[in-house]
Amino acid sequence: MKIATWNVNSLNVRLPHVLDWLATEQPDVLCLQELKIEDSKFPVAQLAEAGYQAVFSGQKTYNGVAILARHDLSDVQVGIPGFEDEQKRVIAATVQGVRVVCGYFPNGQSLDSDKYQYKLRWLTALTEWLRGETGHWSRLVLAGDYNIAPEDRDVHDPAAWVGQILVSEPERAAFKELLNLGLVDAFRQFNQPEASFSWWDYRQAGFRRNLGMRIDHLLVSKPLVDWVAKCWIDKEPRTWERPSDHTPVVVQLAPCGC
DNA sequence: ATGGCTTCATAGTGAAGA
Repeated sequence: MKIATWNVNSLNVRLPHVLDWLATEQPDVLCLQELKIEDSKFPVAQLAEAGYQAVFSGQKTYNGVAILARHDLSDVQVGIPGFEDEQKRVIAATVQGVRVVCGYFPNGQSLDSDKYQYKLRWLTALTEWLRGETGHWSRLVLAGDYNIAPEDRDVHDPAAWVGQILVSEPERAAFKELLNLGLVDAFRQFNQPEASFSWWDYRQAGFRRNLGMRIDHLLVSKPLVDWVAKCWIDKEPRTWERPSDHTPVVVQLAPCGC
């Protein structure tokens, strides 16, 4: 079972890339973030033609999340229960016995911003909700744009990022709290190339110079760790014309053929 | 140099992203 996550930065603009990538990679599940479209405009038919069902929670201009799957999606949950939020950042569903949680974590803007406080509150709410979810669903994947670089090796220039969002101690502590739920970073289960990133700034030729961050993650529950056969970042779509600033992260779970 | 790109909402610029 192949599961991927991709912040597409506008599904309107990126639908051709998504369709191309689905055709080539044929993942069982693809979690999308930053749709930036209302549900009424979600491209249900085009994805169905490509062989994918979808559940989604979108809004105009900002945010928006979806889970695409080649198989049935059940037990769909939108948002974090009990956490009032106008921003559409969470959707969860079960596919082939695996609970898939797709999240677009808040950016935070800057450490002195109200949005940073919102980010920390959101992270607390997510963690408390998942404490129950990981108890209920043994096979769980938390996929998405976390907007957190967990360690210095996930940052192109750690010194330049001191005192900034994405790397601050409270954010990294929140990431560790997710690990403390028994979740494991699939990407770090393997030796990976140095300077592996999932996002590059559009400015300053960030991608060409590999000035990036690893902020998109796939955390898997302990019972799934033994199934993790491979995990990689697919930089290919970032080389295409008019790309998203993020690129897909993919995990292959064995036994395959499911 | 708080810039640089990209998207969206809007109809000239401004917010937001990371």
